[in-house]
Amino acid sequence: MPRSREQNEELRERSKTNILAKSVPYFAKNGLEGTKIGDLTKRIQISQGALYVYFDSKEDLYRELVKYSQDKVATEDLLSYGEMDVPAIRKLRYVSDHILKNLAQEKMYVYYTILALEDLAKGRGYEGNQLFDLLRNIIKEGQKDGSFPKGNAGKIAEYYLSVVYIYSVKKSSDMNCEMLNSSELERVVRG
Amino acid sequence: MPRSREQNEELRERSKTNILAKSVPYFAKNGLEGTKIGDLTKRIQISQGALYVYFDSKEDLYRELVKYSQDKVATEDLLSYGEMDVPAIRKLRYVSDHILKNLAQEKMYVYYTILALEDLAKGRGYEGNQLFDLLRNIIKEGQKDGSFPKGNAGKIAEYYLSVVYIYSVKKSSDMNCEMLNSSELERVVRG
Amino acid sequence: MPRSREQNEELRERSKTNILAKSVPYFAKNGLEGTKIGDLTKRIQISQGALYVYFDSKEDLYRELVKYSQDKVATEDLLSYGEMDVPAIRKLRYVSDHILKNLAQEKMYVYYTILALEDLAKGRGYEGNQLFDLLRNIIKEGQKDGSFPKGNAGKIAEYYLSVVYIYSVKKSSDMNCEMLNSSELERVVRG
Amino acid sequence: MPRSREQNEELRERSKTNILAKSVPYFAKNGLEGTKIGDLTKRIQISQGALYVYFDSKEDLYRELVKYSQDKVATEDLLSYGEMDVPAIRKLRYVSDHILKNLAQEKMYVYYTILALEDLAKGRGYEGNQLFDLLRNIIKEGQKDGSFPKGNAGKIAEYYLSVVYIYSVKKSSDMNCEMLNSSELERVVRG
DNA sequence: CATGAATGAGTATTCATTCAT
DNA sequence: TATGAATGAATACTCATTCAT
Repeated sequence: MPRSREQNEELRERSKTNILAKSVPYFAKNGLEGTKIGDLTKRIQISQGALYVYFDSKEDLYRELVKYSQDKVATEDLLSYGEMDVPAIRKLRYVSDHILKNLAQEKMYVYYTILALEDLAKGRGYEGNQLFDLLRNIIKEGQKDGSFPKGNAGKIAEYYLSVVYIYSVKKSSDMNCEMLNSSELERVVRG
Repeated sequence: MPRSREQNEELRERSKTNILAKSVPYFAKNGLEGTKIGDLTKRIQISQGALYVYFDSKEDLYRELVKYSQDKVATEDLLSYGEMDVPAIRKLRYVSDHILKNLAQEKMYVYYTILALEDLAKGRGYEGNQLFDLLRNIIKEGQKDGSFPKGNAGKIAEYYLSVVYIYSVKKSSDMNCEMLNSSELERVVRG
Repeated sequence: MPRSREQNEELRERSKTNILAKSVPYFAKNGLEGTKIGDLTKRIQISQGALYVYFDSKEDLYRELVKYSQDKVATEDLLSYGEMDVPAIRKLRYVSDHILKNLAQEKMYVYYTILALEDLAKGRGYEGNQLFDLLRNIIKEGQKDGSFPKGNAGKIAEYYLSVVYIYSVKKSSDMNCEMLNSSELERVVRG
Repeated sequence: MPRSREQNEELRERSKTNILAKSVPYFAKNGLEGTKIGDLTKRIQISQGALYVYFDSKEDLYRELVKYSQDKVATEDLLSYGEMDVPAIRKLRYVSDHILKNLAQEKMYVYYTILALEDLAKGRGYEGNQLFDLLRNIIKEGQKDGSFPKGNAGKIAEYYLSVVYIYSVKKSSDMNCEMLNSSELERVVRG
């Protein structure tokens, strides 16, 4: 007897997510061009064919991986804190603490960050990057209430995230490397 | 009459440098893995064979390219200014102005910067990177004379150069993208 | 109450025939090597697994398909007309009219014809092809009664069917392409 | 010392032609989809890479092969005879004799014919097929001078060549199979 | 039996490197 | 040395077939 439609949908969804989740470290470490499908599938214990059931190409998998990572990095918690009625300076600190704490503790978070910010770091724009949007809004608020110096908020957000990206890359090759603290990271925003 | 040994060496060196110089833009844009030898040699108008006369492998060429670019970026002028008896704060401004002016004006400088800082950005260390050494020393001086806040000078230099790297990458894909000014760049160091 | 053995057999046969019938257009258009099982099963709305319940392999399906199509093309009506006591020249015209009328009107008949004659067209012989046998006999009769010129009847039948095959292929890609009429088609036989 | 430009051009041309010439039998026997690049290159004794130096893809090679074969089949001799001031009926016989003699004697000619006529036989048109043009013109002439019955000359030429194609396919699998003679082949044209 | 996800051998194509000229 | 044709191992992707449910 065949599986029901719902069972199948769920199975597919789970398999796809499984591939995404397990691919994150490999792609974060090796990049798009450095990733070899044969190695990847061996590492994540699926057949090459299975990968192509869920993704059209290596590029497609990569793109989905970036979205997936951006979602992981821009948590509900973080986004809803951004909406709260709290001074920008406190929001910024919340974000910085959140990011730095997670980078320090969770290797997966390091990988998510790399993938989520790679496009930004490679000069390929930041469309749909919610973390970027959150930061830009916080900076704008802070500039309005006078707690942050003036300047192009988008550019400053990019500046901040570039540093986060670079440090994620460093952490990915040496989890014990020395990190910034929140006030150092925020210098670029707070002047 | 056969050429003398010195003449030969010089000729060889000149050919090598010619290849290096012409390869800079291609490697800077495409990275190590993104660079295809076939494309590169077509672009720089040499035969594939010729390249292997002067370099053992793509990796070898890349390594030499990084050194070459680091030398281009850490000019005599800049290094000697670092030695002068001038307040750290002025040295830093000199460096920032120098870098930002060159990034704004010379496309080649953008490429040099990318290649010179790639290792640092990829978490592969910064051994022999004179620009890094220069900055760390300036920061240390500034911390000693009280003009810069305390902190791990190496980490701060890295922070500063990460931002330079990111902006170089952005410039390489869009020469007209908005740039930082020196005081924005220096926030990281000066707090 | 479990189904009886006969009921099961009948059910099985019906499922098989259903698959055969629906597969005809796809195979006729794409040939054996051009047919992708994944595409086919999607097109005919069955699961890939189901296909392998009834057929051992793609090749097996193809072979059965050829037989099935040959039966469709060599109708009872046509075969029994061949047995009748009628001049060969009228039999031939009956066959030609029948074929050309069906090719003009029924797309499915076009596909049957392609599959039924493919082996002959590909130089793989014509064993068990009743349409071929029918034609050869008509030609022999006509040669005996003096209405057709002499010659190897098998070769001439092949000649005739080759033209039918080619026109079927043309029709399959353009149902509106210009067709032969019966007397043009019969030139091969009648001289 | 490098080869001169002319030497290189000639070498390339020779290599390309070598690949084309040697690929003819394989493609003619197996068709586009049945041809496996790995097998082909082994058979014709070149590396897989070499093939892709001269052709963009399997499809590209196939297309060039068809052109190459069409040129081989539409010889200068044949085409110039078509231009001569000779009755259509004699031209047709010249063509028929030429084709049938070559099909009988030269295996390569059989393969050329298959590749040259495959598009026509698969209902994919006959653009640029000089043999087709030649025949159509002869048929038109014959219709004008009253030696051939009326009818769409293009359709009749197609009819004639379809038969040639089918017989080439037969010959390719059995060189000793019985062949048509010229007057049998011409029936379709001469009625 | 039916389903469709999964498999893995097979296939086309790429690309760093070599080598005859 | 210089050239670019040639190599072949590596790589992305396909597809007939299997199998757990």
